This record gives sequence, C-alpha cells and structure tokens, in this order.
Amino acid sequence: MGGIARESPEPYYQQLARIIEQDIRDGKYAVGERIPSETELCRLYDLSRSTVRETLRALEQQHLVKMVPRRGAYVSNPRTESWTLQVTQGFLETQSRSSGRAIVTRVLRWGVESLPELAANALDLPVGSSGFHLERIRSMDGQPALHSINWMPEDVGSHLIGKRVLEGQQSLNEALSASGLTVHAARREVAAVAAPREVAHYLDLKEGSPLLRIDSVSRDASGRAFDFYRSHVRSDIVTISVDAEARAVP
Amino acid sequence: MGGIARESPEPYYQQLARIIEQDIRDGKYAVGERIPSETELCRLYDLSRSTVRETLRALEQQHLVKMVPRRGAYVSNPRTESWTLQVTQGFLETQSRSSGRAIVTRVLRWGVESLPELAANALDLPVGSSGFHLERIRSMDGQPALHSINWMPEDVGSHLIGKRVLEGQQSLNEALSASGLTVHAARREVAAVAAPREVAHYLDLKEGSPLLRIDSVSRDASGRAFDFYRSHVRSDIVTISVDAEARAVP
DNA sequence: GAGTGGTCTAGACCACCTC
DNA sequence: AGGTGGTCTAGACCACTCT
Repeated sequence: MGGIARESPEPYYQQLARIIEQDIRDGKYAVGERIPSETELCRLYDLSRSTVRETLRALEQQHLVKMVPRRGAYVSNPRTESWTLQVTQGFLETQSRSSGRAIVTRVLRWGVESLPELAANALDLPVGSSGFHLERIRSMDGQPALHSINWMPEDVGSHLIGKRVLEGQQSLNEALSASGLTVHAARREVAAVAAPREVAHYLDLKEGSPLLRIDSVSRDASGRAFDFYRSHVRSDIVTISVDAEARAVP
Repeated sequence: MGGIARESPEPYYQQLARIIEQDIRDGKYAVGERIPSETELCRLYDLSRSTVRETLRALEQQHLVKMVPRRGAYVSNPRTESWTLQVTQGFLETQSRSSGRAIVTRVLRWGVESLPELAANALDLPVGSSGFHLERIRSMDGQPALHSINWMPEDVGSHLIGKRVLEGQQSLNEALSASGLTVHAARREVAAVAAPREVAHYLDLKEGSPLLRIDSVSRDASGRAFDFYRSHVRSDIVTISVDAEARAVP
C-alpha cells in the first residue's frame, strides 16, 4: 500500500488525495460507499486531522466524494469527473491539476490564413479577412477527447508566436491573459451533432457518433471579439458541466 | 469595533466572515485592496489561524475576496470577477420570450412515486425515497424539441398541485418561485448521446440520432437540492447557449 | 455509548514575495 | 530581512448519528 512520501515536495494532503482518488478508480471503494473516516485516515497514513480534512476538501471540490455532516465522505459517481465550464476562464481549460488524469494537448496546426466565413462572422470581421488559427487535440489518459480550432484576429494571434501555448504546454487563456486580453463577456452555444468525418478520425470514433459541439466567442472589456472557437468533445470521455451560483453583492 | 461573540452559537469563522463582509460593503476596504493578513486578523479578533483561514475560505467561495498565494486576500472587483450566468433562470425557459416562435408544453405525467436512483442521489435523498415527478414535452412551431422529467422532494412537489404548471401553462421556475424556492446555485451536465428509444419516439426522431442530454440540479440558498431534471434536447431545433457577462456594478 | 464530522486552539517550519 | 500564505502537528470539546 502506498503511503505518504515524507521527503517528496508534494504536499501530504495532495498525495493523500491522489491515493484515495486512485483507490476509487481501482474500485477499492464502490460508488456510494463511505470512505474511511477522518480519524481512520489519520491513523492509516499517520497524518494530522487538519491535513486529512484538507484532502477531503480537495476531493469534494473535484466532486469525487461528497461529505455528509457527521456521517462521512461518500464516493460520488466516478464518471462524473468533469471539466467545468469555467466561465471566467476558458471553457475547456485544462483541469489537469485537480483531476488526476493525464491531459495532453497536441497542436496540429497554427498560422495565418483566410478565415472561414463562420469564424469571420463570429469575430465581426469582413468575410475573407485573414486571421490566426490554432488547431488542437486534447487527450485524457491517452484517449483523444476533444478537437478544437480557435480563430483570432491576426494581431491577437501574433502575440502567441513564441509562446508555449503553440507547443501545447500552456493554455490559450493563460497566453492571452499575459498579453492583456481577458475575457469580459462570452457566449457559447452547445449542440449535439453527428461526428463529421475529419473530427471522427481525430477522435478515434466512427463517423456519425454523437459529439458535443461547442462554439464560443470571447470578448474583451471594449466588446471586441478576440477569440472564436469550435470544439468537438467526446462527452462519453469528458463530462462537461456548468456551475452557476448566485452571489452576494458587496 | 464588533468583536466575536464568544457565547453565540454561531461559529466564530462565520461571525468573522459576516464582519469582514460588512466592512467590505461599508467601503472600509476598497475594491482591489488587500484585507488584513491572516496573522493580523488573528490578533485583531483573538482567533487562531485555522479559524481565520476558514473565514477566508468562505469569503473566497462567495467571490467576495480573492486569495493570492503569499500576497494576501484582495477584495474582488465585481466588474471583472463576478459573472452572471443566464443559466440560473433555467436553461430552457428563456427561449420562449426572446424568439417569436410558438412554444407549447405538453405534460405527460406527474405525481408521486419512488425516485429512480439517479434522481435520489442528485437530490441527496436516500435511494428508494419517494418524490414528485413531472414529465413534459416542449414543442416549437409544432415540432417536438425537448423531453424532460423533473424530480423533486415530495414536499416541494406538493406546492405544485393545483398550479398551472401541471397543465403546461406555466414554467416550473415560476411556480417554484411563487412558493419561495429560488435557484441559488445550479450544476448542469451536458452530454451528447444517441437518442434512447422512448425519447426518440417522443421527439419524432430515429433511435440513435444525436441528442443533447442535460442533467441539472438546482439548490436554494441553504444548499438544499430541490429540483433535478434530465432533459433531452434536439439541438437542431433549439439553440442552447450559455452567456456570461461581467456585471456592470458601479 | 461509540463514532463521526464541525469547530477551535496554539503552536511550527517553509517557500516565496516585497522591501 | 521581514511578512505572507501554504502546509502541518497534536491535541481539544461539541452536537449529532448510528446502533
């Protein structure tokens, strides 16, 4: 049984979260079953209760377990592993840190070329304008889960050249934020479609399989559309969720 | 200066959260300004650091402050940090007013019966509990576009009896609001699925056609889940969009 | 009554940031 | 160098749940 690596730089509570996450995936704890109590985990891994609670907080935030007051922490449905549609962030930014699954981004193509009509319209540019495109595939645990093409006005795209995002090592959102472009408003449309041939090929699917298609336009504070993408997602691999919350107004 | 009421049953960390929240509202700390450090708050209110951190966690979860590693907690800027998701109003209810299209709701079934496991789990009720269900089809311009089943705790459903919603003449959201139940938080999961037979039948589709499946849990201010639904949508007929906007708050 | 999580204390060491 | 939050320990008391 893997214990806590005391000499590792990784915080204990994260190590424990990984361990429990793996146990859940391995079916050591069934869905709906209670995982060991906080005190039990303290004993098992020789950790203090604060640390264990930090772990449980993290697991709950990932929707992997659900804490029930005075009864324990229960395993949620593991398929509910989700990429949250973070509204303030990009739609599909990697949640690689929180979920223990390996997420790999592969860049297929990027560069400047004439924008397809769909993209030009979304970006409020004249049809026929040229722009920057970035085509990527994201895989989870080696399975291709998502294909996307972003289109940007040429000047926006030029900020990306030389950045790690073009090697799949950085999120587009991070790269654009570094250039001062933050999302102020966004509109996303979601549809279920039969997989188009080329996308089916990339996602390792039969043509015609159901896919989630997400079209997104992001605007900055001045209202300028600076990023449009069309993304096809295998929702059998990735759960797409939208969390909404009313908030207290200061 | 209001301190911590030691004899109050209200947890200290909540009391402190209220105090800081009030200070922010009163403008004691400006937007973007740093609030006192954790150790400073410990001194000011004579609390231990764990308690103060619990407070800050709560405030961050309400998006009132933003914690920056090793720099402090900053009052959130409502312009950039707070977003209104139109999804709070119900994914599927806004369309009627905006588009001039004729929307007809047909109620197939409603009543009290044992909840399916999926619904019981979503509503945080024991498996096997009974609950209220409401199955509906919505058509646009005569074309069936959406099939949904809502499940609610029995006491919530009982508020609906005699209401026009059960004749398809009122939105569920309206009916529940009238009973004082408003959506405070919601989580929705979106997937593309092949149409199940029964749904395909209702939506006038071939079995296996791509459909959008939306699962939704709504919670009130106390965090209680009061409505769960699973909905299948013909996204070729209905556009499903998520709009996010920075709130313009002076 | 035993077990659980909720809350709380009073310390500690560290990496990192700002000065 | 001093301050900050990140992490961690080793306890404690309580209200509630389960049996």
